[in-house]
Amino acid sequence: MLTDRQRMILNAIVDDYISSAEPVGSRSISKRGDVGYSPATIRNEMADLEELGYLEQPHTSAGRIPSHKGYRYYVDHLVPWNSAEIAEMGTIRTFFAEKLNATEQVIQHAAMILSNMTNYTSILLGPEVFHTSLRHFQLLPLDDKTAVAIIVTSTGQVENRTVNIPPEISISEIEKVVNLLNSKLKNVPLYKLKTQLYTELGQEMQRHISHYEELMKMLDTALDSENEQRIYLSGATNMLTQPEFKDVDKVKHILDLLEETPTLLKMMSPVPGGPGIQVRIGTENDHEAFANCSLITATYSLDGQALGSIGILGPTRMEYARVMGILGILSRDLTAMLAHWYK
Amino acid sequence: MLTDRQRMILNAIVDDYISSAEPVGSRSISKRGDVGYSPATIRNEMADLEELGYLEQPHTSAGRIPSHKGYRYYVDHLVPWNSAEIAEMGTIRTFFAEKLNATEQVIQHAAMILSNMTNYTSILLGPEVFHTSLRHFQLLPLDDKTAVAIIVTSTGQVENRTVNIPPEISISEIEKVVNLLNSKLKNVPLYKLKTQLYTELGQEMQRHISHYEELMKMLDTALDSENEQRIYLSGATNMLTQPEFKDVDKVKHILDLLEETPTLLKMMSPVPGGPGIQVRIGTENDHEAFANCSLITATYSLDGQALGSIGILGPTRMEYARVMGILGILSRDLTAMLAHWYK
DNA sequence: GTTAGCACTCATCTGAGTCGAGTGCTAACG
DNA sequence: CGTTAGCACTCGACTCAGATGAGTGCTAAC
Repeated sequence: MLTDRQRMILNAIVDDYISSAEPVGSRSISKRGDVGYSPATIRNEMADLEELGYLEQPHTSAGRIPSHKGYRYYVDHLVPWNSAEIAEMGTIRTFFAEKLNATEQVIQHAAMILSNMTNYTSILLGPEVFHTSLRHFQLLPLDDKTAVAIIVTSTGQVENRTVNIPPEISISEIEKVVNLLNSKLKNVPLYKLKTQLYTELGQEMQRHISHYEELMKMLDTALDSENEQRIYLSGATNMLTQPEFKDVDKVKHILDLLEETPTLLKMMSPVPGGPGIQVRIGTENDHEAFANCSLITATYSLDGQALGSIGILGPTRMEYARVMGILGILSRDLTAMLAHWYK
Repeated sequence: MLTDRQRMILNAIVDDYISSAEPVGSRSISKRGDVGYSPATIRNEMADLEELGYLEQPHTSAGRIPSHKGYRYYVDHLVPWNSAEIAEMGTIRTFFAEKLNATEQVIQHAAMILSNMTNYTSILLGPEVFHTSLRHFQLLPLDDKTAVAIIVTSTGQVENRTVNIPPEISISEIEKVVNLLNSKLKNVPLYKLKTQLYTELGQEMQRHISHYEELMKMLDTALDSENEQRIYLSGATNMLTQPEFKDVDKVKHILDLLEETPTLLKMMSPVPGGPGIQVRIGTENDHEAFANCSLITATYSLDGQALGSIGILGPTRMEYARVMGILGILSRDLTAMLAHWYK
């Protein structure tokens, strides 16, 4: 669709604009060593590229900036893959050399590393509990009215929540039920837990246990795995350093969105079967506030099952090549590490 | 030290400036219904107040703004206490009416309520685990090399961490030790846990258990209660709406500090024996970035022991009366609620 | 002690003028 | 025919002078 020369010029413009944040003119492109054409020729091509929708002009007599379509083309066809990878390997690998033993810590730390390395905002989605299975369930009375329910998953994650004990039920009965649950529901995936509770155990419990109703109600809240995924943000303020967000009002909307966990969850939830690294440019994000932002995401997984995702949010004028390289490495390494832990 | 009239004028100026964010002139003070003096008189008094250090002039021929000393005087002597309390009671009480059963949820929710009500940034320090005692300890093997250590405190908080199992130690030995720990260390305050482990159990274990060294090392990391207090932030972006922070660079420094958990911990850690509500104005905060901010904090407690604190960060030009009122009520109610839960 | 009057200060706003980067178009060149 | 030089034109960004007005300090009168 595009000629070689057009591709070359588009590439040059995007590169220039990424590093300068200013509309780039024909002369500055022409002056680059690798471009053997005069400004006039570049201008002609630029006019064509604009007509095709790859470039935009803020106003007549300003240089050109890439349009969303231009960025898209750049990301899909022009990003120099290999070169970027190697440069950052060192930093990432030393990160994994530090011994961290809790998954949560790793994710949190990774978020920081990412935002520091890129100077953008990193958004990490903690491992999803949903698809892991039950390792151990426990109900620990605190006083005569409340108890802590503890769920340990096969990946070693611990969920806990406080529940009220119905006054009619005795401690010994609770113990009986908990033992029953542990023997019958062990290794059942969390998302099947509740249905299995009713189908497999319902009858048996109804026979042996008094106050079936109240007990079930309590277990229901106790096992409510809530599917709560943790979101880790880091470097949100890096947004403020980008010249395109020097206007406080615009950045306010962005940062406000970043405080809304549900929005982030939705944005970051892994697309099943999607490619390894996803790039959403400008309006491809659902939120108007992100019209001038790009979100690059990758997923990490265990046993081929996507567990969570890591992402970088920055201006549309973003160092795509570098960020995509870094995310690629980090997601692969995270996946490898998880596989090693929970083989 | 100040005459009644000076106090009245200082009060009027602070009030005006709080709501307008612009230097206030003599005429606008004079026009207020409750002030019966001409602009010229006000001017004379203002000149005196400036000389005393309570007011400042951004430049000649601008109105006056309160100095830090002025705010301090206002907070210490002029804040209209009672009036503020009643207005907000409704909202806060309905917050407590919602049934939330996990402490963490309550704190997080409270942070949101606070920032929404005040339009400032709220910083909450989660309940300190440090002074609570051990209710239950458990070591749950995940595979042959790793286990999850779970600590349940007397207040129902659950801490967990992953540990490596030394290869020399058998499962049955671990069970023995855990049982021993539960019987001997129950109700021991967390901060005494490690010392008691060595003094009370050291000998006994050394006798019964092989591989004492490795085992102790594992328990040491397992019981490392780490004293990790959770910080909850909400409404950080409200800073951006304040006219004094329309400059991106200034606000960047502030938001950067807000991302540093250790800094926040230090700022928010309760002053033992301090008064119920603390106000730190401008440079009274240790960090230069907060020179134009005020931090108002209150603590909540259990059994007279300060557990955590709640705070509001805003510009020095802050609605002190309202915020102090709200914090006062909320901290009292949190304290009451905790007392009710863990009587 | 209080107030009116007045000269003075100084940040902010406005509009005109200048500058320069960059364009589009036309014509000439190889 | 593709490429390039030349030139008029556009338009945001910057600068500077003048106008505006809110607010002060001081003095003198009430």
